[in-house]
Parts: sequence; C-alpha cells; structure tokens
Amino acid sequence: MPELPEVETVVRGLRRSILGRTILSVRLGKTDFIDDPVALEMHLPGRRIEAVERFGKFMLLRLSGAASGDRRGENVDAAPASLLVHLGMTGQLAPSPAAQPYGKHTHVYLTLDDGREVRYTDPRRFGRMTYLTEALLAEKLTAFGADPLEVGAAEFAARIRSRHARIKALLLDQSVLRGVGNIYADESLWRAKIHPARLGTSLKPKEAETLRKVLQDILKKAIVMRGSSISDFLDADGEPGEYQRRHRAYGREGERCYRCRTLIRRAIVAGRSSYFCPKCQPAPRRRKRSTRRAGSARRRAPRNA
DNA sequence: CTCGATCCCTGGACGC
DNA sequence: TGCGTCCAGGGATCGA
Repeated sequence: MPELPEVETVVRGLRRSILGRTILSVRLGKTDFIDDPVALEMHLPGRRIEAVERFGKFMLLRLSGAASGDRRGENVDAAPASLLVHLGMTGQLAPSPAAQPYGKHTHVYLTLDDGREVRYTDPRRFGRMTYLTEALLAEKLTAFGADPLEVGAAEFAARIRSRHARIKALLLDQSVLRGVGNIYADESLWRAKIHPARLGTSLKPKEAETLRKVLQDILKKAIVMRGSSISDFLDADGEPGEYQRRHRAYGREGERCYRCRTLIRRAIVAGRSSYFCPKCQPAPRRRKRSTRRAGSARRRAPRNA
C-alpha cells in the first residue's frame, strides 16, 4: 500500500526513466478512477513531462504547454498542466516496452516519444487520476497538511496537540500531515511509545516532538529501503521494497514486541487496523461520557448569549 | 469538530 | 476443485 516512502520511491524511478519524454498518445481501459477521461485523451498528447514530483501520497507529472505545432488556431491547451496520480492501494505506474503484453488490470497507456509506454495498473482501482491546469492544481493542493519530512517541531505540535481526535486518526488525516498511512502511523507510534487511541490534546510537548522525530526517521529509512511491499507494491522498476522487514508493529499481531516481548495487539482505532504493544504503548484512560452524572452537569454558565 | 458507517474494488485467505 | 464469505484499505461523503 503506497504511502509516502513508496510513492517517493516510484517518483524517483519515474524521474530517472521518463523525465523529458513527450507523450504522443493516450489509450484508456476502464476509466472509473479517472476524474475526466476525455480530458486526458484531449490534453495529454504533445506534452512533455517536465518534472515528476511527490505531494503527500500523490504523484505529480508536470507537463509542458501543448506542442506549439498546433495550428488549429484556438490553442486552449497552451498553458502548462499536470497529471495528478494517486496509487490508492494497488496502483502501479511504470514505463514498459510497448511490445510488452498487457496486464489484465492495466487501464492507462501513455505512449512516449521513445517508443515505450507509461502504464497505469491497478487491480482494485482505488487509485485516482486527474488532469489539472495550474490553477486547479494549486487549489486542490491547498487541502493538504504539512509534509511529514519537512514539518518543524512547532508546527507539528500545533497541528497535533490542538486536536481532540485520536492520534492515529490525526496521523492518517491528510489535511494534518500529507503522506502518512496506516503502516507508518503504527510504526511511528510504536517507536514513540504512544497508544494510537490517545487524543492529540493529551500528548505532552515532549511526546509530540518524539513522535515527529521518529516519524521522520522511519520515513527516511523506509525511503532508503525503497518502501514496504506488503502485498503487491512494486516501484517504477518493478522491484519490491524492503522496509517491511523492519516493521516493528504493523502486521505483527500475536508476535512479540521487539522491546519488551509482550504480544503485539491489533485493535480498530479510527476505523483502521492498528497494531501496538499494550505494554510499551499504554492505553489512555477510557474516555467517559456517561459516567459523569447529575452533580457536575448542571452548573456551567450558559454558553451562548 | 469528531465520530462511525458506507461505498468503491478485487485478490487472497479461509472454511466447508 | 470450487464454491461462498470475509477482510484489507485511502478517501469521499453523509448523518449523528
């Protein structure tokens, strides 16, 4: 499942292999994961891939303005634009020789000027593909939070400690931090010894800072190891990552904690499977709502008016 | 604001 | 061998 390190790995591979190439033509299979399939067919041909970037879990192919040879007069395509790609759970984006047989779940083919095809393959089609002009792209990107690799101590603390949601939910929330998914959320919470159900507001400044540091360290190491391949993640060269060997919590239910030998547990937190050590990551006191009865409820000053 | 539920989708694991 | 069932999971969306 591609999270920040996996997407970064793919982006680096694509940068090496398709940067500077021009897209000659587009062919589509199933299109239910593409926001506007016609826009891809209409606007991609003739454009050069000027840059490949990562934004959170998104990949961004920055495209040149349309080819200048267009003599139809009204060149609405002149401005640069981007192809925004999210790999979802099972998406793969990689160049391959045009002669290579098609996979069953390959749904986008971009023919390049060197004869290869960039292919998008995604069995579950949880991915997303969108063609966007600069203005629309900029607008779309404002919805996302800080880059976990870049975020400083003050901003991280502010984003986390002000929130009443569970820390696990906050780490997964792309408008808080962009790029963290289930694996790296659990791994960083394990390393920081923080229970996933703790509330953001309950984290001590020191805990928040520890979390930020271990998160960054884990993400960096995972990138070096080309990400985690759990089921079917492959990078742009078709290679699996190696970081799954370093997982300390994720996927380890019933196995022993590397620190204290306690059995790792799994629980649903924020709607997601969450793996943690019940000893190293002590559970917060249960949030109570109904326990507090009569006496205390009555003397708050009226809130409004 | 935060929560849970629901939907999207298919492959893989598991039970019989 | 071949069913059926359940689950995984990011994100959008909706109602509580």
